[in-house]
Amino acid sequence: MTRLSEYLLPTERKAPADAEAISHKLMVRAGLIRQIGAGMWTWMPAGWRVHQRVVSIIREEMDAIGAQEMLMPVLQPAELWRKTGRIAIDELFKLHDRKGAELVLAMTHEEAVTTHVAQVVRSYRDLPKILYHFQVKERDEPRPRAGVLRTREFVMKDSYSFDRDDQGLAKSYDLHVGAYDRIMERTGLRFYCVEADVGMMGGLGAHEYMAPCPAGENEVVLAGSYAANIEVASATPQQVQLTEPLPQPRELSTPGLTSVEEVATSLGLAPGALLKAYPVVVEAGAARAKTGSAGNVGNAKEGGAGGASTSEAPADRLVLVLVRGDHMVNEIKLGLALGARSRPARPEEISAQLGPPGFIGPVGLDGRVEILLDNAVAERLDATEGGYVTGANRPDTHLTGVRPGRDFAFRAVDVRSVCEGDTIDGVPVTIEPAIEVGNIFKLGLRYSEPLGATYLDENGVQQAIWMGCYGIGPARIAAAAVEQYADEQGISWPKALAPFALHLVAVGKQGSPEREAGERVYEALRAAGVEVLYDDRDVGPGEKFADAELLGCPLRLTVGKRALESGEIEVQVRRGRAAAPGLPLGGDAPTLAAGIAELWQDLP
RNA sequence: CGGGGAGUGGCGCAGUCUGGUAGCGCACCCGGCUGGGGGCCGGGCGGUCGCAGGUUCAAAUCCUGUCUCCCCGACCA
Repeated sequence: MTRLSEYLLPTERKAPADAEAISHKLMVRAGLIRQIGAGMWTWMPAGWRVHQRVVSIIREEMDAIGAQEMLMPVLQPAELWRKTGRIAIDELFKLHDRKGAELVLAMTHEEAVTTHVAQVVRSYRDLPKILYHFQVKERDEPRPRAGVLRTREFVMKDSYSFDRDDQGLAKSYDLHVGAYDRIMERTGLRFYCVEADVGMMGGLGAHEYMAPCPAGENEVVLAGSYAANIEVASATPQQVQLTEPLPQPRELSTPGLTSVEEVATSLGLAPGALLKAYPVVVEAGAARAKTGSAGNVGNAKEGGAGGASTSEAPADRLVLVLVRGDHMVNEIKLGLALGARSRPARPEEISAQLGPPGFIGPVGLDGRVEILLDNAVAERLDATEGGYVTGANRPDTHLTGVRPGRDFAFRAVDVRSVCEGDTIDGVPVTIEPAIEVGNIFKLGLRYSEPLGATYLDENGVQQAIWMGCYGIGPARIAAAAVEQYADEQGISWPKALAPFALHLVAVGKQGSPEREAGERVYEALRAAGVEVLYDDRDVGPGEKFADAELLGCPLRLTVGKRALESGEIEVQVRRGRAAAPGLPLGGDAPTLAAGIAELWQDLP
């Protein structure tokens, strides 16, 4: 169906000098994508075929759960986004038309779809509904990166469910879980469905579909059947092993030792014997407004200044967060614990309210500053029986034997990131980098309320519509597949995503018997309806083989001297580059089709 | 936004320090050879050296400004 001599497949011998990620390098080298600006990418013909394969799978599974495909515009009036408060999001592209009217480029489509539903849906009889489209999303990313892994413009399938109540939403959500599981399985990707940040939406529920690979920007925590984004994961910490008894003096002179590591090393203690003090400031009016959207799949989470009201102006508030010295504060969990956004305190704020930066601690604050103590410390006071080492809030001084509860009051919260060595129900966790390829989110009334999406129930009472949103990024699925299965030679597509089912290589000079045999095989495959890319270029065999393995179609057929001699077309399976049983060189279309179908069945 | 790096032909790079006619490999075009792992020989085409201004007899090279791209971090419902 396609002759390489006529096809636009601009392969490159070398990757772009600035490329880092495997998928970035290989997709450019294989002629699948080309960059036109930061975070702006063109899909070349073969790349678009891959993209469309993903789209087809998604469409079939969405249709299978009764979702209805539509198309909404990217260019939208700013007014809609003002109503939901999302006009304040930095990533939202804003522009004006010639009349000066304010417009935005949609980053997701909650505003649009909800507006329509608000106009059209009147009665409980009109519900439930699941609507979806494939549409470009525009996001002013602070840092696009890694080829098509994080771009400023990308196609997303976003669907939206509309139900009369939370139970209906739960059903729609479950339908999507089923559809997404099937989509991921069909793509051939290795993936996890993980618990995700539900934020302030009331814990309605959110999951992310993660494809593990080294280029991933997210981290997933796994243990047995447990799977969660590290942003929300919780686990049991490892016990601190004290190799030395705590120093006796209550006060220690620790000149110039401002980090946990320095103090621990100097005292010969495990870092876990210290308390790490992490002062943050909750800024006035910085309620942690979660916008909730089908959002991140192809891309960044949206910033959420969404409509935080600032009618009153409370002062900035300093909070001291304490975690064990070997642990890290998790910003997402901290946000949940505080119920607000926060930022690290500035040195002058620390000096003014606590003590010299590097020597601060919880003792002696007399309730002036709220103290959040991580559960790993609060729930396991026995971990270091003699208490912990902390800053003394005086220059060059630390305290030993500090015991939470006795020496300072606190609120116990879970604010640390899970780390290697933790366990869940006794099972050690593993932490893997992964690409977020899809997400599902229970929105609740976040959009239906501001946009007036309501219905009348059986009693004639007006009710708000319960919504869910569900995103999935075909580009990321394609890139994740490259990341997961590439080898030294190039891409190795799962059969469901390959641009062509097979790559036919004819070796021998033009007009040779080998090439004529190649032509006949090509025509037979074409007649059989096989999706074949035929390398009929007048170049050497090495180049053809190299390009075939770079592009990564699941099967490579070779017609050359050997085929003429043996009467069999050679077959190579791309995954593992293993030879497969040959096909009859003189076979007619049905014979070849049957042979290929048989091979195809066993492919990954 | 902070830090680092880079803009020279389609791709990968040298040349910049020390100013003096813009080079190399690959690719591409023509001719020939070769034809099972990016092969060989010969001959060619192609570049406002990111952009603007300045210094100078003379600027890819020095100065000033600016734009763009990449990497790390920050940011990222």
